[in-house]
Amino acid sequence: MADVARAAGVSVMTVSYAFGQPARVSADAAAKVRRAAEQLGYPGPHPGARSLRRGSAGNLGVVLGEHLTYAFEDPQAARFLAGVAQVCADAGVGLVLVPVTGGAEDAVRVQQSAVDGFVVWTTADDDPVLDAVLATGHRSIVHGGTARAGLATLSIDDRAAARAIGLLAFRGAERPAVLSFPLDRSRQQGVVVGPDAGSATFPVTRNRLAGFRDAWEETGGSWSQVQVAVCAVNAGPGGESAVSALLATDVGVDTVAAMSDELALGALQASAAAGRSVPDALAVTGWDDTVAAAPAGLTTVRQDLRAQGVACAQAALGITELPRPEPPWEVVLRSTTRGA
Amino acid sequence: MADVARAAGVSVMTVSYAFGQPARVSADAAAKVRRAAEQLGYPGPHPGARSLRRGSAGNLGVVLGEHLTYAFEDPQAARFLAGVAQVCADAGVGLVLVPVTGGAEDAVRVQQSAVDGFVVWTTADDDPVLDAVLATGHRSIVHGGTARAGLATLSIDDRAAARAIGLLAFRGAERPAVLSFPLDRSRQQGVVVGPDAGSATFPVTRNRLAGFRDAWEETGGSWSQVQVAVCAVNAGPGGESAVSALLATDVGVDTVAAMSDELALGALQASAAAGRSVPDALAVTGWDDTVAAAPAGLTTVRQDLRAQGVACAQAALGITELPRPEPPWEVVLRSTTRGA
DNA sequence: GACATCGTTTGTAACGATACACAAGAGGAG
DNA sequence: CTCCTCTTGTGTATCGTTACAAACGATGTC
Repeated sequence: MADVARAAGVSVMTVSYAFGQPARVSADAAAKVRRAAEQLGYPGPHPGARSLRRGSAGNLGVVLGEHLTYAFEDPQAARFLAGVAQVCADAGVGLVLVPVTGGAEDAVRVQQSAVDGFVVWTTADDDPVLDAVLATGHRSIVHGGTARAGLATLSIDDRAAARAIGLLAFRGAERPAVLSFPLDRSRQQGVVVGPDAGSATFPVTRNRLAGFRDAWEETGGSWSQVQVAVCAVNAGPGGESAVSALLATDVGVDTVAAMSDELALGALQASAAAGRSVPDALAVTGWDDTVAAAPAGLTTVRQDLRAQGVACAQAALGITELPRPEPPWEVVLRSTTRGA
Repeated sequence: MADVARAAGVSVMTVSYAFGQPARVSADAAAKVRRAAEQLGYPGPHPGARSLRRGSAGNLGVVLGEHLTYAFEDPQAARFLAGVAQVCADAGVGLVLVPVTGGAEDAVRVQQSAVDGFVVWTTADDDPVLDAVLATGHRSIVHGGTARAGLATLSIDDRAAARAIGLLAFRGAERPAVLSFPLDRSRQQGVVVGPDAGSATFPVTRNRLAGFRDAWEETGGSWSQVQVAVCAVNAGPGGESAVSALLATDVGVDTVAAMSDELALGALQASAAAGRSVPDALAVTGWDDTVAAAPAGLTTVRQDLRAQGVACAQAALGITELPRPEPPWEVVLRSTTRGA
């Protein structure tokens, strides 16, 4: 920058203003600076130096619970992130995806990210990365988290929504099952019968399990009858194999309440493969109302994850406050559940 | 950092080493520093200052041709980015998505991104953002671009692949059509008959059009017979409405070669809605062999975009050179094309 | 003619960290 | 006992930028 100033015959501050606050310099000076910069191949202010002096980085950090590639492979994360990205584009702010691998180096990466705020996508309550985010002192929003000093959270009332759709799913059910996200960071797969919902450290999992339990008990059942199949990955094939396995057991299953449409669609495939009629022999519900839900006739919970991404990003950047009431949701009744 | 040094009773350099090169300090000193930092709530070295002094930012920049949200909505971009993200996670490097809106402020954003290299996802040859990337002087790779001084590129041989699948698509065709990506940054929709492929400024579009033309002319046809329907957005509904419109015209259409599986699946829906039999009344080909292609029986071109993302990211970070021969591709013959 | 006002320009002093060169002490080899 | 090496700790200069306050000439007002 000093070189440019010399070449342009002005002071460094004039050059700095020419780049940072063009309105502050005369057209004449601006032209001289532009010419000199071009001639010298000066690429503009060094972002690190600017961030150091100004105190803000001009970036929003996004932290994903587990592997970074999930962001691009999990359709729910993708929709949420599309909203976050929209806000960043509008605000002219960069979007920094912080790679989280689950190891000790995560804290260092979070700390070293040059950002002004964080948006965290659903993770477990005991995830150390939350401490790392908190330690940076940046404004941070956790989607699908548990409120905690210094960390704001946003998500729909998962328990209420799970109860509402559970009441539909469990109509006429005798052998209900739940297709669940992981219970905790171990991401252990397998079938658990009537697990203690409260022990799940992923808040989304915990709240939805609690809501399903509410619904089943209101229907007159006992939670200890319910098989919960935990799927490590949120994708169709996992749901399909889990349901195929349940269908093949002695106990059997006649109802599957899934925590995502992806898992539910997998359940429908397993049902078709086993020659079960839907909804009579097997009722299925999903969650999120993705584009594939309507064609499949899937009864599901609709929520707008993209709008939630927008809200989280705006809050993390200090553009707006977090919306006061929880985001809206609704049950979409289609044909994969039994009639009243 | 000076405060921490004082509290720990050591010099600032010891603190700096304790954070940056822990092996350089004794266990004793490291413990003292850690304790003092924790007590003072020191979050670790300021990333801007570090970047300023060290000269590198520890981030990889990703530039997307148009709106940032495409990254999360276009499945092809998502697969490519998953590969990029994988490399970043492994290398402990942050991933900065640079928001590009098409306006003049894009150059400023690119310039101000604190990154050590750029990966650019397919954009037009005349996109000013390429000049901005070049001006930063960072190592940069353009996926699906045209080689240019200072900018390396990576992509399969689109023209050869388009010719190969075109030869399958156009078997027995009399009224062929192409479902195309935009020709240039105007992203204008509409049907063009026998357009000059060379005038398309998106390299991917240009090369695939040229390949389809090669195939059709080898089949004995004239390019001026071919209707090219340009879809602004790479998604099923766009392909569906474009093909529905083509089917309703006097000229009609009996073959659709699409530049993506998404567009091709839209074409299949349009075909079903119009009561056309596939492949006899309407032959369809896609591109990319996405997960939905096999169930639909779609003849398509298979390429590994994720692996290409890995290669681009590694090259942009200087971890490896770009792979020398172009990435592999193959035609996957299924049931949406006519027999030989 | 004196004075306030305005738009523009300019020095100086940080911002927070690390590269580098050097010094002090511990230990080993001859 | 000397010399050399190795490990660990320390000052200083510097990275490139911008906040701030002060200075400048030109203009308009009384």
